[in-house]
Amino acid sequence: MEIATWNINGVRARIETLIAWLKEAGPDIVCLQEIKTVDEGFPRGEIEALGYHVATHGQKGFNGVAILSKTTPDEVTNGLAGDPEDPQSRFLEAVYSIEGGALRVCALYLPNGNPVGSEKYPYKLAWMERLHRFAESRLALEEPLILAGDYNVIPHGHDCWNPEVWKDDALFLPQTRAAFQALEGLGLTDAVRATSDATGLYTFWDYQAGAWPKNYGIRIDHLMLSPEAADRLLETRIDKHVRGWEKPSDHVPVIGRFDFRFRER
DNA sequence: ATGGCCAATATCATTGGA
Repeated sequence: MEIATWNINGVRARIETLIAWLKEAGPDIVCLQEIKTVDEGFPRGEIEALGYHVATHGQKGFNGVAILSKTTPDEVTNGLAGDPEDPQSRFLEAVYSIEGGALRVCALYLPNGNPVGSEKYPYKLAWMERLHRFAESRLALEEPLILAGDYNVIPHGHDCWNPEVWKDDALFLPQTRAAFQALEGLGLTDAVRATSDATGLYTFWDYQAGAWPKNYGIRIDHLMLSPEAADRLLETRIDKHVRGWEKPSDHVPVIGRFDFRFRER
């Protein structure tokens, strides 16, 4: 089974690109971020026509996440616990029946946090703390869990083309990386890093300043796995070629292949 | 960080993104 995360940067503007990739890759579950639409605006029909169930947690204009899956989830929960007043749609959780038990998949869009001097950076750190507590509670279930999303975190210097440029950025500040490492400390595994030590593994290239042709990328989209999911991880890949398509998102899909099978219903 | 970006809004400019 293949499970992917992709910041689509506007699902309505990107529907042709999304369909082309779904047809090419045929993933079983896809976590989307920055759908930039309310639930009613999601181009649901086109995706359902390809055989996917669509779960959305949208928002007008910005943010918004969705989970596409080749089977219907048993349970879907909107929003990240820890702050019922948070108006931003950045988290969606789905539970699936697989052979041998349950598979829990979360689509998350972690706040960017720039500019660092603004209220946005404390919001990012507080959100990471909420994610930490959520992960802790779910890890206690000792089930396969995949926290898939745009983390807006460059974990290490070799996850970008030039760490010097990013040193004061909310994506790379020591405090940001420490919060990410604390997630790993809980027992979550960074799937791409678990399967490759290579440098130059990027998932985002800015639209500006020729970042794509110059390969000035960063790795900020991650599949974080509970031990029960990491045990079943077979391989990962980053569909970098999608960044070169017509009307690309500035992010590309990150895919994990797992030894899971949906339970027949 | 930036060589000249991109999406959404009810827009002809601003905001947010990374």
